[in-house]
Amino acid sequence: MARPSVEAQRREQILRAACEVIRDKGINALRVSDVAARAGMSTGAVHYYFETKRALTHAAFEWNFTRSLARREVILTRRTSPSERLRAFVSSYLPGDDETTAAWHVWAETWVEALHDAELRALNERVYEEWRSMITEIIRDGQADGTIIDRDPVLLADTVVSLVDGLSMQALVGSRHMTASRMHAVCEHLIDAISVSSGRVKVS
Amino acid sequence: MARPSVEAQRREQILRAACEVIRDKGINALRVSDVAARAGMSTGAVHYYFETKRALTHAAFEWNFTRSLARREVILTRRTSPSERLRAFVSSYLPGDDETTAAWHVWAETWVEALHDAELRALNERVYEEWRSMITEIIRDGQADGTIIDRDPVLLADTVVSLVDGLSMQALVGSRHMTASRMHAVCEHLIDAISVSSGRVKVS
Amino acid sequence: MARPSVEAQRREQILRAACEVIRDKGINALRVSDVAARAGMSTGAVHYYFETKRALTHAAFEWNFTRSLARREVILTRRTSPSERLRAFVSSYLPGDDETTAAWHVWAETWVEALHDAELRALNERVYEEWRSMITEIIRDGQADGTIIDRDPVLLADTVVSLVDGLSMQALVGSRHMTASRMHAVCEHLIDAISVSSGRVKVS
Amino acid sequence: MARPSVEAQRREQILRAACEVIRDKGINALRVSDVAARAGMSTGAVHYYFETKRALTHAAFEWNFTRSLARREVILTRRTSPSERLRAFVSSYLPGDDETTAAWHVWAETWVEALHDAELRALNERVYEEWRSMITEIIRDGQADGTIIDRDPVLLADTVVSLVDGLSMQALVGSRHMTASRMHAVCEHLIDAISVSSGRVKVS
DNA sequence: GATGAATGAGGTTTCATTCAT
DNA sequence: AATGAATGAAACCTCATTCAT
Repeated sequence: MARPSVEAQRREQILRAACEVIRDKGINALRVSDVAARAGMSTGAVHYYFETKRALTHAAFEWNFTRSLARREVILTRRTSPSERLRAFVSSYLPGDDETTAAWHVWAETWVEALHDAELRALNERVYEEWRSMITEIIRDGQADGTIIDRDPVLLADTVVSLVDGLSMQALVGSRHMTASRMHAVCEHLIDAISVSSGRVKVS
Repeated sequence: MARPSVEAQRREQILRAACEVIRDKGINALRVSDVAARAGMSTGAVHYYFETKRALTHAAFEWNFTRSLARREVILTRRTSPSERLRAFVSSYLPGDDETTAAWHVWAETWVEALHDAELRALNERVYEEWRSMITEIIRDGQADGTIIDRDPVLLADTVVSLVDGLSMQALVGSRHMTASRMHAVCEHLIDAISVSSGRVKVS
Repeated sequence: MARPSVEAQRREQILRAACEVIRDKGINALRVSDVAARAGMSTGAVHYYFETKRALTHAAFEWNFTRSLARREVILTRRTSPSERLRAFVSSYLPGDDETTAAWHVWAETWVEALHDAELRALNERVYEEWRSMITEIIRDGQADGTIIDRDPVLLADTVVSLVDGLSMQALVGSRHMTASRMHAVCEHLIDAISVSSGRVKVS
Repeated sequence: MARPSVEAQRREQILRAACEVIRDKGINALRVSDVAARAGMSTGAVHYYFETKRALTHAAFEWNFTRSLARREVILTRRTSPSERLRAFVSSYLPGDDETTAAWHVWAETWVEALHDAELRALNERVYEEWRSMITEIIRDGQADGTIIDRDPVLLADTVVSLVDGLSMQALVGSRHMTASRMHAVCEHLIDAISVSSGRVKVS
């Protein structure tokens, strides 16, 4: 008699709780009981939906990724110039508001966990592929209309992605040096450098 | 008769073992007994030198950082051109040989642990300051002799550091896309872009 | 379906076991696993009800006191003469049967533990206050009807309580000198001495 | 070449330290390393003089007893009246100054430890026998010269000893009710009661 | 005689997981 | 579907004791 929607809803409730706990305490310190408490249910219930703790955290990681990508969809379908889309995209990825920051925290934990977990490595592979191809797409669009320099688009995408990742990690760790405005300045500078000049300041 | 401080030696032995365990299993899965076994002693002995597991891992993080910085000293004192020094420095930081890779693993764990630990945040702050200032120094040298473009050297340093960090993380996680040669290509491209042209291919 | 609070029942089961272990081995040698075994459950279960070993032993001390006082209630409501009530009360307190002896053992451990523990000192204060006031009450009744001598009732109560405590300690420690009959003789003698003569032998 | 006096001196130094630790933390919390630290030597040295921790604490208990008895010797040889000697003796036993209080703490720990240790029970037996006979002696002297009532001197001695023990325990535990003056008042009252009247206030 | 580094057995505590209800 | 009591396998940490120096 169980309506499937109830199950799905419960699962999401648990995953959301799990991500919150990961954000607040990290997976290292995450306890199934913490997740249960935050989701407002018993540990038994959590185990009813997720066989093991590992299954739970992996699902949470995946859920976090999926939602992050979903939040960017809007940007990609905008009718602005490729260069503007790239700026918007990058800007939306840098940890700014609580939601992005939370997502980044979970992300960071996923990476490190992935260092010792093949399943998570596969997840990272899958998601980065998508993330990278989105950027590559924008860059190709820019090259097509002549607003982005004519270099290997994949190399340019790698540059953008890595830069954002590196900046974000330091910002998350709370480096007083790496402020939001500094992150944006660095990114702006890079995007300027790969944009075809039309009065803008460029690298050289 | 006091034996000639076996202490420093023992501590190093333990810290080395701890870093190896962190590299292989992560802090999450690190057991004091693993460290003891790898160091060839009892858990009691480990606790004789480090009060708690936390003290042990923090000391290991610090030790890892210290050694990494020490390994770069040579590069900085070379008599090559700033641009070459920058290339050498970056190249030595990208995860290549086992030693660098191991250091990166421990590093990555430190970051994520730092998200929830003020002490480690302070450590990160301290080390990144040094790391960043080394790069800034090289860039300033390059600007002084006209081989590096005349832009805010701190911003350029941030770009280099973040790029290396971002690329390395993906490489460590085992992304099949992010190969050693790709990392190097991306870095080369960036360094070219910020070098003053003298025949080299540049961004624009 | 919430089972009808198995909790109170389990807690009591554990506390009883803890008191038995304290009686047999002392707190010094008490192991949580001993308590668990005696209560017929796992150590995990004990920790499910009592956060720490300290919380467990303190609760056991309190439980022991509470039960001891409860066992005396009957005596106080008897319709006998104050002097007889006093004799009965004192007699019931001297370590005689297994139950009283067990209570005394736990008691003794509490005292010594209290020497270094403020929480237990407070517990001792609370219980002794009650214990002393019970005796004082009886003495006042005796003075009211002229069967107990007209001296400061608190001082008399202190005398009775201390005497019982001191005798009991020696008896518990197993002094061959301090037999049950000797304890009773000493107490009888004291009570005679503070009773108003009506043919009984008195101190002077 | 070891002068035996050095050994004896070292042992005493350790025993004194052990008693101080017992006073401050109790045997439960006593660590061999605490004793070593307080005695200003290594744990190895402590073990050189005492095979096991048990041997150490037992020796400390014995030492404490011996010294306590020694301190009373003076009183017994005084040329005052038996009644005065009794008062002086009792008064010197109630926990007053730091030295007596410290001795009492160790004492209390001994009792409770003795509940589960035959060797300590024997020690208690031996010492109490001595303690009791000292009091009995005084009482007999008093009865001989007619200043103490003609009752079984052993019973009277038991009364005195138990009273002092019971009062002291409560005082040590820090009962706010059981002050020094109250202890003395109770004891005075008892001694008055067993003294033959010659103007003094008596029980009846 | 003395040191203090090292051991290792054992204790408390944690927590994922199970299961009767 | 859900609860939460209970388990039990570890894990960290302590500390008496040993022993090379």
